[in-house]
Parts: sequence; structure tokens; C-alpha cells
Amino acid sequence: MQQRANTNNALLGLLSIAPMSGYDIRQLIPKSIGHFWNESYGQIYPALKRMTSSGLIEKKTQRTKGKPDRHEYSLTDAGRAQLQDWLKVPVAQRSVVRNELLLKLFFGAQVPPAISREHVEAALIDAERTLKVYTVTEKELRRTLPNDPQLPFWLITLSLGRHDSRAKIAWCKETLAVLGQMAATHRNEPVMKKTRKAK
Amino acid sequence: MQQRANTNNALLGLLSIAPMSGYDIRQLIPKSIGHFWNESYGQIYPALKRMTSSGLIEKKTQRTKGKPDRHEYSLTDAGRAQLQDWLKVPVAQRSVVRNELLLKLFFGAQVPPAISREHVEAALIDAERTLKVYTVTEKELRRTLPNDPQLPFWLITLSLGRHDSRAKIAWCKETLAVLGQMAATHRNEPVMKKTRKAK
DNA sequence: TTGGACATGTAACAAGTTACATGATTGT
DNA sequence: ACAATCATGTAACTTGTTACATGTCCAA
Repeated sequence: MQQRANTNNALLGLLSIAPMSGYDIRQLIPKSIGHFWNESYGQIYPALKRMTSSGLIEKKTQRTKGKPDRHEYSLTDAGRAQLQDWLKVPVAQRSVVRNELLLKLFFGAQVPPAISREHVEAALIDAERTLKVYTVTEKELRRTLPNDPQLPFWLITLSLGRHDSRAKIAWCKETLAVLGQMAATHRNEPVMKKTRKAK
Repeated sequence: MQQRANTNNALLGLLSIAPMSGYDIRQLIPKSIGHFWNESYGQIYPALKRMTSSGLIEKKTQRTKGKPDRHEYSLTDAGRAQLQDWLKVPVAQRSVVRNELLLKLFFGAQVPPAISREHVEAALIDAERTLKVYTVTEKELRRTLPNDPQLPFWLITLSLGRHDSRAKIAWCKETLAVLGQMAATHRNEPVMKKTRKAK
């Protein structure tokens, strides 16, 4: 119910930007909250139906030729109030995230260091690409919506993305150096074999 | 099946450190991979049963008085091979994480900026606390396991935690300044009312 | 004597993804 | 002619958490 509430509130938030259909919402996500929140059709359509029943949103149906009817949802007063109530509740801390990269690195002693190096190299490339996306997105936003009252908040979320990306890039480079050093040692004294000087 | 595989592999990894019972594994997680990976009893016990059937691990039962029998699991050769195979597979990129803080900030225009400020202040306190935990953990590890071949890998995962925490702290401070500025403006020109100069 | 740690496990629930069903329209 | 996109929705499946059941030992 806790998480479910979040799905509802995320959708209310998106509908506060503009009235939309379920399809519109799904299309908007990658261009808005997609870097830190995702919802699939399998979540969106049932949630819209539930929230319509409970009066948080309302549906306007438009006939179209050929295509299915378009169902456009918009916030009701109750929906906007619910959104604002939720925004005021302190953020639930620490949803532990599953980070497969760190998991593999943590067990890196089980394989030659070159393996871990490859993982970090891939992560570095990915982080650099992501940083560029954030930078481009920021420019686009500033250009297209310079006076939107939501802009400062959208920039704030982008800024954390940039900080995180830069931190990850720095860590990747530092880690590649560490692993490079280990790989050099490893070539002389392979893991899982006893070293000459057992001491 | 993909994710399930990860649960199995995480458990194989932990058992590569030492043979353990399900209870031991659960206790070890907060002290090892807990900052980036979690498994509950509801996952662990069934997974151990499955992996015993499929020959990846083996169980030794020890009778105890009073307490339930202790089931200690250890990797088989097949289990270690499976772990190493998995470690060699490139990391599956981009499991989109749900970040409730960013979600609330993204919709911050719906409430007074002071609300968003409080969220960020809480995040700052949390990030500073977390950074300290990482720093202390690193010192403890260096002190207690100076010669463990796994140490460098454990330090690598801690280092990303430190980089991330510092980035988050910097972003919190920067964001508090932005929101503070907005709050000052907001007191003169409240949101949702028209400003005097519509221009 | 009461509560917490020890210890194993299951069942019920919650949440989320993917595949499927349907069918028109548009571009190659 | 074929694939992609538009558009809505459901069903099946996977994954994960929480609560419960059971019972001992130990410390305050």
C-alpha cells in the first residue's frame, strides 16, 4: 500500500502538469521523471481506473475514427489536494536499491581483476553518456520553458543527476587505477595460487 | 528469471566468503552488501533450498539442543563455477530506481518552496550521517582485515558510497540556496496568484 | 517474568514487468 | 507488403516484503 500510494501520487503529479491519457503519460515519463522513476502500462492503466473511481481524477472520452477512444484524465480538486498532502509528507528514507555493478565488484576477488576492470570501464562510458544527456536536457529546458514556474524544480532534479554522474565518473577513474595496479600484481602472482614467499 | 538469478548469485557470493546458515547470511548483509543490495528471509530460505536441489550448494546439518537444527550451506564446485560465470557477464545496465525525494522535488511547484526545503534538509542530514558510516566502516575494515585479498574490492564499493554521499551533500547545499532564494521571492509573490506586473 | 536474540521456515500480500490481444494509420 | 507507431487494456508471471508460527535461551 505504501508503494502503491507512490504510483498513484506520481501519476497525480504528472497530471498536474497537464491533462493526459494513459498513453501520453507513458510517453512523457522518459522525458521527465524517467531518470528516477518509472511506471509501465501495466501499472498506469489500472491506477487511472482506480483513481477515477475514487474521485481523484476525472475522465473525458473523445471519439476518434479508427483508433480506440481517447481517454483524457485530469486532476479533480480532491486529486490536487491529495497530491499536495503527499508532497508535504517527509520523504520515506532508504529504499535499498539493488546495484548489480557494486555486487559484482564486491565479489571481485573470485575472478581475475581484469573482469572487474571491464565492468568499471563500461560503467564509465555509461556515466559519461548520461552526464551528456543531463547537460543537453538542461539546455533544452532553459531554452523552451524559460518562464515556467516548474522549471527551477526540474533543474534541481537534473542537477542531482549531474552531481551523481560526475561523482561516478571520478570513482570509475580512481577505481580503474586501483584495478590496473592489482592486475599488474596479478600477472606476477595469480590469485588462488600460493605466492612463492608464504612467509 | 533475470532478477531471481541475481538473488541466487548474491547468495553464492556471500557463501564464497564463508559457509553460513540462512540466519547468518541475513545477519551479514547489513555489514557487507547492505548499502547496495538486500535480501529478506522470505527470499533467502527458499533460495537456499532451490540451490541445494540444483547442486550449487550443499547443506550440513548440525544438531543442537533446544534450538532448531543448524543448516550450514557451502559452495560446491558447481556453485563456485556458476558464481564466476555470472561475475564475468557484463553488468545489466540501468535498473531504474525509484527515488521518492526527486519525485517530490520534481512536483515542488505544487506546494510552497519551504516544503521542498525541508525535504532537502532531511536529505542533507541523512547523507552526512551515511558518509560518516562509510568512513568508519573503511577504517574498521583496514584495521581488522589488512591482508584479506577481498579487502581492495570491499574498499572499492565503499569508495563509491563516499563519492556519492559527498556529491549528494554538495547538491543539497546548492539546492538549499536555490530554494531559499525562491522562498524569499515567494513571500512577496505567492505561488498561484498573479504577480502585479503581468508584463 | 518479560522481552529480546537465536533460528528456521511458510503464507499471504503487494508490486512490478512482459507478453498478449486488438486494430487502424503511416512511412519505407 | 511490412514494420513501426498509435492506443488501450488485461493476464500471467516474477519478484519482494511482512506477518505469522514455533520454541529455546539468556539477561534485566
